[in-house]
Amino acid sequence: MGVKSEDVVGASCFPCYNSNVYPFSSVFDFSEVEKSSLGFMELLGVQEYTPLLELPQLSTVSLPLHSTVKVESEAGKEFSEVLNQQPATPNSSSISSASSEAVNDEQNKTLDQVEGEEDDDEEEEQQKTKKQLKAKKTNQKRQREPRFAFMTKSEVDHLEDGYRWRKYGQKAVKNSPFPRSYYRCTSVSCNVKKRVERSFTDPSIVVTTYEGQHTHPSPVMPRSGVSTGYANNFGSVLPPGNYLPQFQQHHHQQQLLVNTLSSLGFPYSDSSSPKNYTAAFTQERRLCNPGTNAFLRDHGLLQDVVPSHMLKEE
DNA sequence: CGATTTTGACCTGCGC
DNA sequence: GCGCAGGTCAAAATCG
Repeated sequence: MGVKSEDVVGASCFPCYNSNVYPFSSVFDFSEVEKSSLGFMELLGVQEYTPLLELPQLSTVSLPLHSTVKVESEAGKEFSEVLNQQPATPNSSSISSASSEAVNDEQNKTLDQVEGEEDDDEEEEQQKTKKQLKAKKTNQKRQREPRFAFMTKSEVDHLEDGYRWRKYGQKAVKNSPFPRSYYRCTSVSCNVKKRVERSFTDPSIVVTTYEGQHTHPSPVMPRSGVSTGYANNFGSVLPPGNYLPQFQQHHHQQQLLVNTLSSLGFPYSDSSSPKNYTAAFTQERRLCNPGTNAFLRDHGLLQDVVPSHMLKEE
């Protein structure tokens, strides 16, 4: 009930995302998502969307095809897992239930104090602190928050998404010449993280993975007249936890691929290759129904902005 | 001078 | 159990 309208809402609110998400329908049986597209957006952590979206130069990107079907199926599996967590009710945020687990992350800190055995020397003190760090992690059994990744065609690694991030690490990625950067939201008590890495199959593609939900509004949030209209769609209903990136790429053409991944068994980490994304990306593109493909071809930019099902209606 | 980035070390989880 | 890869920490360096 009311799902239908919200479907439209979701579509209109996320022109960019939807345009790229939508092709998943062919891969992931998106019918469920489509029925409650808002749910999907919630899955992404979208609570309130202020479209700073200024994507002046969106263009279709043809990526090299990789026939990594396995990846695709894995991604599909992961995706369906996420879907399964989703209640049918659009307003109930399944993601919040998942993220509530993440709150344990903070709470578990108390547990590590128990770990402290009597220590005297300074060295032991230091060791103790390290042990505490360790305990902090071991006790929580590494419960991961829902994550979602998307690809962005961009020249810059760190995309401006309206939030302030502090880089806390960087690691070389196996099978990739490009390092992966780890960012954390600078807001206190907001433990949203994101990882940014470049696809080594296509260096022009940046893979960004978000984890967690923001517990605060975007610090960089110019409320344009346009945005208020969109905000009405979400703002009143949803709690302040918006964290879908609000891309404000002014100088870089980009293309997004929203790829939802569950917190558990996230294939991304174990397969460890950005090519998975590229593969998934190309797959989902390829798997678009042929008729649409021809259409996309013609509509280049439009295709990225308008969900295909909307286009069909026209 | 405070905030952020860099970077090496350390820890954890997982596959073999 | 071991090794590897991912993820995180924190001191030092850098930036604004």
